[in-house]
Amino acid sequence: MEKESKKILLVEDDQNFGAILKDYLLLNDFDVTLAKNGMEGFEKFKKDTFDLCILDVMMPYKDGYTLAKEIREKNKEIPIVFLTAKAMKEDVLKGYKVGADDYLNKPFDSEVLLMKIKAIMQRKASETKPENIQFEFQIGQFHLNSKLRFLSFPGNEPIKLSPKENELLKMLAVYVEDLMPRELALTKIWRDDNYFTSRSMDVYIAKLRKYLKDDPNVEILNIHGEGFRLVVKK
Amino acid sequence: MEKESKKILLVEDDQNFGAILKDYLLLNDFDVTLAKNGMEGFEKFKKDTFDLCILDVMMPYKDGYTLAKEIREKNKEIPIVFLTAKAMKEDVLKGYKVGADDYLNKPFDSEVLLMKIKAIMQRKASETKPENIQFEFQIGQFHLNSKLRFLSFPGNEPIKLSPKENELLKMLAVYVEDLMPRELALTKIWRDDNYFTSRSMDVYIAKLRKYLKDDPNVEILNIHGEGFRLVVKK
DNA sequence: TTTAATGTTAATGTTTGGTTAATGCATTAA
DNA sequence: TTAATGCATTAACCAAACATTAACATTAAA
Repeated sequence: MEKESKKILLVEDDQNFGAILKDYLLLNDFDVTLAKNGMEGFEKFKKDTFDLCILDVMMPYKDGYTLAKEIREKNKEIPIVFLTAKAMKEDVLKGYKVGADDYLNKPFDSEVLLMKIKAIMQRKASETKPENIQFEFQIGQFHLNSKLRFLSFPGNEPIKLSPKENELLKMLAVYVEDLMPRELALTKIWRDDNYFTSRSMDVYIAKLRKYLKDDPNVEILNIHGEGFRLVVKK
Repeated sequence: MEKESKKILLVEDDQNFGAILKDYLLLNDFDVTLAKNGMEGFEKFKKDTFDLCILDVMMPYKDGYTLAKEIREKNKEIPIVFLTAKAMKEDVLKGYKVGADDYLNKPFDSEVLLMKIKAIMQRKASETKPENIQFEFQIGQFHLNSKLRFLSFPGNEPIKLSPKENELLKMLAVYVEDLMPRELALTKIWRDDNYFTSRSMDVYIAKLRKYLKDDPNVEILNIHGEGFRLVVKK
């Protein structure tokens, strides 16, 4: 039987923007339900089963954060992505505390959204299915082969990666455009989370940054006290 | 009885590239079914039985990895090859433009793909049948006859290989362009995996490297702590 | 401003691999 | 019967790869 499309609940009060975004997601093979405010969003959430929620933060009657809390009460697992017009840091932090999987500023590049959605879906899938068929990643102009442990850039000789470099870059790639929590990398890759392993990880981040500097659009950002974020500007 | 061609499912959204690659594989005696996107690919996969799938990673609507997962759900065994690097496609097209009669002989990356396909088929065959079907291998300009245990290079006297040299080079050839895990060679060829057999294997790698140095495009690379990789540069 | 976290380079110690030569053992030729 | 040969293992030494730790600079947060 044909596998069904992933279902997305999109809650957005701006009718024009909402319709455009919905169309774009439909074209990319997602099954999209559009709600035009928080109330309606929650009603629709309860009536159906979704794979992902995209919530506008600024909405009348019920804002995105409040809606997210209600959704979280019903479902601890579902990935939530916030859309917001303002890039206030407090909002970002608030979003993470509510349990957002990602946070997007509006207006944004729709391809970035698509990448994020796919990345989130993939993480959810690989959480349930540990067998990872995916060992090749495109990172900007770079190509990572994590099985053969090399990173190639058009025109250059492929760079050989050490096991730790490889694991770390792979984890960053899996969490591309999103936070890769420090603690996760330490427990998964270093199998221990203490001062020294943490410093060791910082050394590896520096090494990776050096490797990645050939493509000015690729960057590893630090989120102070939280972890790192691999970003690919377009 | 005539041996049947191996059936390959090729899923590639780039019409131009897909057609050329299909032709190339047909000329190399494979039975090729071409699908132009993930949906169509999955439909065709369900309707027939294939020996191998070649999937483009970057496709609209349904990418190669997603498709691979669906295929894996139906068939745990079938080998899947991903097409990833853009450089590869460009090279094939470049090769084609040089002249339709000529492009087969041009040493572009599709020869590497062909080698990989053959190697994968060989691995699958040797998993099911204990006696190995294939005993002749082309390694760059070298030719290995693993039944008669000799390695020949145009212009030179064929080199006689010892049993261990032969087994090791053959295993490298079977895993050409891919990782040949240390542990696999030790358990299969040395029938024991300890410090001394491991050192013995390193000695044999050195011997093989000496034999292979006549062709500068052939190399045995080490993947630290993992194993070795036979590469043939174009 | 003071502390904690991160950026970066270098030094250190350990493991793994590269290579040549010596050794041991079995088979073959004289 | 003995010497030569072929082969695999073991030894020995060196180089490369790796991960950690140290040291000091910089930046962010309280």
